[in-house]
Amino acid sequence: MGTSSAAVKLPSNRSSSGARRRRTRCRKCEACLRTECGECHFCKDMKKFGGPGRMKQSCIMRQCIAPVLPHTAVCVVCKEAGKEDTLEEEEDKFNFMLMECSICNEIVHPNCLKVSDASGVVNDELPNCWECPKCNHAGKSGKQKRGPGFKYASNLPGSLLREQKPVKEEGDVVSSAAKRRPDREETPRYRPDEALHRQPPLLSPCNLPRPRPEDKLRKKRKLFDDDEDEDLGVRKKEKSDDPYFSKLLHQIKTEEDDEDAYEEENEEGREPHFRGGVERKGRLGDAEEEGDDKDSRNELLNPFIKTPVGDSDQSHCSSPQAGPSSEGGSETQEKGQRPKARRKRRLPNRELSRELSKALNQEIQKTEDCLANENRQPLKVEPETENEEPKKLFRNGSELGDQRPHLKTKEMNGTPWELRHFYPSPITPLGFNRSTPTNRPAPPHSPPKCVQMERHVIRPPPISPPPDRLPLKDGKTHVIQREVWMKIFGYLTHQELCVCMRVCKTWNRWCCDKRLWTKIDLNRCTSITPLMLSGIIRRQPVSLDLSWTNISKKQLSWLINRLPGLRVLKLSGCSWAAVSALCTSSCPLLRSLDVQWVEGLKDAQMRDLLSPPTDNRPGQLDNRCKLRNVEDLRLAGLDITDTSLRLISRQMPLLSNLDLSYCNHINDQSVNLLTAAGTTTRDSLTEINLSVCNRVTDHSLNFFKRCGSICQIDLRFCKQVTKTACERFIAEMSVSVPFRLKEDKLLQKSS
DNA sequence: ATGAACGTTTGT
DNA sequence: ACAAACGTTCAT
Repeated sequence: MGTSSAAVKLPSNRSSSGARRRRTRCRKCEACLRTECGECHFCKDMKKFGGPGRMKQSCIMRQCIAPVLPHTAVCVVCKEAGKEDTLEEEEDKFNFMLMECSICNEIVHPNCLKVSDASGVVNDELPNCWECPKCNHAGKSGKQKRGPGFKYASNLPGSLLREQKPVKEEGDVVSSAAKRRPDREETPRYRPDEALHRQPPLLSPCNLPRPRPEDKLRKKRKLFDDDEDEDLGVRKKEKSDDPYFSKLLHQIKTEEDDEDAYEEENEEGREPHFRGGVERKGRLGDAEEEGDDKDSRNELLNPFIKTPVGDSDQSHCSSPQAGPSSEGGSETQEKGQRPKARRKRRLPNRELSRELSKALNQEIQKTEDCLANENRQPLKVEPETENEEPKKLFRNGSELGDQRPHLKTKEMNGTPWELRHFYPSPITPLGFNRSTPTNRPAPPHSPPKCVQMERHVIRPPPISPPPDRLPLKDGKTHVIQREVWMKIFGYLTHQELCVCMRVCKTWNRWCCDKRLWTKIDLNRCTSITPLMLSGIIRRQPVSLDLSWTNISKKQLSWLINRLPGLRVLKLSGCSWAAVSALCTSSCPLLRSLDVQWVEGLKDAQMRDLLSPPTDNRPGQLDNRCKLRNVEDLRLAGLDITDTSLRLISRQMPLLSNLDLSYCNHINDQSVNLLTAAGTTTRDSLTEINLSVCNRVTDHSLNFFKRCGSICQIDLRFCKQVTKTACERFIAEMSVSVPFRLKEDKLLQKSS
């Protein structure tokens, strides 16, 4: 191929924003190591799977997470390939590896550049990618283009990425501030009383909550839209010319090792703040953190580690990515923010208990040395700022005026700071917010716009197993083993875990252990950001609650395709548009699906959900229902009729628990269908919830007598069901199965 | 705006 | 030479 340089268009010319060098898979990431799923669109297109082979795309599950420059790439200056492999020192490695500029596309060895004091801005999200010193210095703006070779691009069904709208931005910026507000979806859509959801009936059966009408108005946010950003007027990237800053940037180096790279991705500032059990107060998370957090954090992680942590964080988390951050950095400086302000990360949960903080401190102290050691990497300033700005930006969307909008730039560069908004609003602890229908979380000011998404990389967990013990400075390791730590971590809330993840690399990895994140709850988290999504992927939960979020179809589809182990999925209150992602993605392992109160989900949609993939090609017929393994199905509040029930009874042989409460169209005939001879549901059903189904009458009880496994029948608040009938049912069943009335019209097997 | 198609590049 | 698949263009 070297020969092909001619064929490879853009040899000499490339510097002037010619075509980018195509990238190729790294072959090391988790995705690359996978085998083709055989089920996604692209697989089905492949000849080997019986398709026509026209699409020529790689399996969705195998899309490389960190595409690299092809081996044929050479330095535009010395014409040689990357030489990092021949070197030991990290610093050297960086200088001798090929770096592709995302702005001018030039590929060079940093070492081959003359500009001595120049600084490049490394994109840590994509290997061998930076904004070269020339461009950086020239103040060229970050690529509006997609990051080099970034595959999760527009034509990818599963992609999270959106093409950017280059021109628009600047204009938008200013003008939009005022005008945007209105159309922004600030008002949470109306939702039925929380009690309605999922929990068995409530208290006031009378008013059937029907969340519909205005829901329709609800506008789904685009994946990466963030109007607010535009509002902030920060669209335009401004380069930092601050010499001091540049200097710092110059020191950027790549991670010490791949692992770090991965880890850093992480959590600290950017990590999604998964809901833990702790109450969160601030409005827009960021806000409060600004002040308090910083303090609390200092208290927590403090004295000793302060520095180490800071450094470490930087090295980890923003590692080479100076880019975006850099801007921020300079900003801060200009603003007179002294170095002392190491960098405040947004604390996921400032409520960390004293105990925990103490423990942390102790532990940290012990490992301090080692940390300090490994953190001794060149200091990067960005991170600090990086974390700061966003807050401001967010916090006051509009007042932002005086807040140096340029900071914004940063995100544009791909620093996924939006992560910080994992807890966009004052969400109360899980258990609580459910029961407090009135105060729903304040609408997020607006989701961070992620113009930069293209560069958002979903990193797989590091390939090497996490260390078994904390490394100490003296080369020894800490006495406590990982598994012991894991037990301790097991007691922490997710928010607390996020804090721990910022302590050091090792903790970062430990705390990301799947076992600690089997259930991720984003219920009512109104703004689902790409980074949250990647955070989810990284943790591979078994159970995921996205209820009442405005997740989009694309996001959901993307998620599902990457959560092969997902068993429980809660989507109540989401739009059908989003839920329809289930039609095209397959999740054969799903055991529990909650689609209560999904707007627009009626018979026709149910059919789409349950029907086998439409594009079956000869050769790979999977005529089975995509949700064939669902055992627990929640359909409360849907306008479905017998048509759907017929499908369900045929397609879900394992269905055990069915929630049809608040389904106004459900009647005796529906129950008849479910329990008819020859259906599998007849024997598989153990619990059924028909509460507040006003068309169900006493007659239905007779049908339930044929169910061999039924244990609970909830008919509470069914106007046409009488207590007498229930008692009769109990009496008649007593011969074979003893039932009792647990509550009025709530029949339960007594065993 | 989204998804399909396809020319071309890349690795073997 | 061939299979894989990147990234642009076309079609809807």
